[in-house]
Amino acid sequence: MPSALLLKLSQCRELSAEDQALLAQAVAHRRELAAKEDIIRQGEPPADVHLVLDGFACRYKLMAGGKRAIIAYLVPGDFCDLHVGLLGKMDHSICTLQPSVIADLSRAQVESLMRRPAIAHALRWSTLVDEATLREWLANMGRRSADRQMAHLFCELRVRLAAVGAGARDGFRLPMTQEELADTLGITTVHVNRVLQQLRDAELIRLAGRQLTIPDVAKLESFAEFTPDYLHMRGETASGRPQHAGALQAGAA
Amino acid sequence: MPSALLLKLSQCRELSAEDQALLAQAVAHRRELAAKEDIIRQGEPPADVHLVLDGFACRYKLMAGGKRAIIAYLVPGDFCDLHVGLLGKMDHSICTLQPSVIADLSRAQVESLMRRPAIAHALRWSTLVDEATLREWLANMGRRSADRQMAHLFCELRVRLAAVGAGARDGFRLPMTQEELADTLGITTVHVNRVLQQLRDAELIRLAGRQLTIPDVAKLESFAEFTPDYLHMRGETASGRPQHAGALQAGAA
DNA sequence: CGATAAATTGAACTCTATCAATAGGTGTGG
DNA sequence: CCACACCTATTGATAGAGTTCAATTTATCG
Repeated sequence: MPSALLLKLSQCRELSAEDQALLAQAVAHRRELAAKEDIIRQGEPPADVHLVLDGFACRYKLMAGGKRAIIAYLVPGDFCDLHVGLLGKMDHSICTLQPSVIADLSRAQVESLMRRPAIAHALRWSTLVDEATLREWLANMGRRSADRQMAHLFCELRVRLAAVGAGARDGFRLPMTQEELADTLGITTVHVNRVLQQLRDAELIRLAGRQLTIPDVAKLESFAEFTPDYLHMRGETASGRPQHAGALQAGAA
Repeated sequence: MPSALLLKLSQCRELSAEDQALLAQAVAHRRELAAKEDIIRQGEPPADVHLVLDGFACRYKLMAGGKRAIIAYLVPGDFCDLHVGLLGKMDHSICTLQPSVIADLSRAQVESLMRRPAIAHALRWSTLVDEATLREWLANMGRRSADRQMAHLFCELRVRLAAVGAGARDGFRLPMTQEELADTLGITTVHVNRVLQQLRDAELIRLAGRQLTIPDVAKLESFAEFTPDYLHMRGETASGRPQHAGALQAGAA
């Protein structure tokens, strides 16, 4: 089975055997982390570049009054801080949500990868997808009700996990607690609990322990107003079902 | 007076006279747009790279049901789509909020700029700042009340506009309507109106027509829990006032 | 098995949305 | 210059989504 990183980058373009070997070699240095361990912390100057090989992590910001905001999830194949070396210090932290395997790449290793045009291209692509995802989250949070937000998050994770071979087509293992979901959507844990119940009652999801099952993917995606275009993938992974109607009226011109 | 772009990039590093000349030359081709005109639209394949030289614009997404989410503001010196050429098509639109001057750069021009190491570095830095701003907005939206969100937005715009010489230290001209503010913060126009009144009543802002005045910058920043670190600027521009207390407890480790 | 974290429930409360109406501004054409 | 149309801002009343506080049950882990 190819690594999650290769599966992810191949969403952008096929890589030569030589490039694949270089990538495999670059991530050879692995490190195992337990759940809820910080990979890098807010305020630190970024040294190595980190990559999630296996497991699940999240970016988060600590705010005034002890509030926490989770601003991204990192699944296998995702870089934590590919470019932050340019900035003086981290403006957020990253921590694992379950036991995970992390690769540490030195600045020099990254630079040598960047000298391979196809790899450089694929890595830049992955950065843009991260940014597009951030934009989608912002729109999701601003203009959807809590139940649709939650559904949207599940739809996204389903696609991303399946794309790297870390989840099935109809579900996956949810590693985060309801408190972490709350910090992701900007709501309370109590409300997370109630929203999850609504989604279950509506038969949109099934949740047994930590295992999430989506009985009807198209139905959940329609409810969530989920369109996978922002993930900029190709092929089957991105469901490609009939879009929800009425997506583009009310122009701002 | 140096251009907004040069002022902005000099937040990253000083550029040689030669680099400055190249940049000035690259943005020589200008175009004037009225207010509420799209610069580039969702779904379009990105061709040229666009840059705001003067005026004010915003990124937005149109969503199911005609909802709109504004996910970024672009002030003079900001690129609209520096890297999106890598992606097949735009996943959002950009439109002006007031009459603006836009530069169109061909792909070739951008590439030739990127061959200058100092310019390439500064442009990459500006991309990272855009991304950091997106993260801050997400945290802002998720974990702050509407009045603090609004105050935070004003604090950010004050710093960004002042940094490129497009605003005073104690205020600036707000070009957007209350409806656009609503689409930015994810609330209704009615609520925007009431929140603005609260801020006025609390003497945190003054609003005469479209002119926003901040009588006490430190007070507004403290109320908004605004810390300008995510803008990764240097020097006086970024207020640098006493931070609000209690910013970093409640670790997630 | 006991201790601790996570999930669940209830009731009261607050913030924000919704609906609807009014007032103020601005630009255009007659 | 006025009148009209239209967009933007403002206000009030009511409904609803999400919060808060507090208690209880259910997992999880050493």
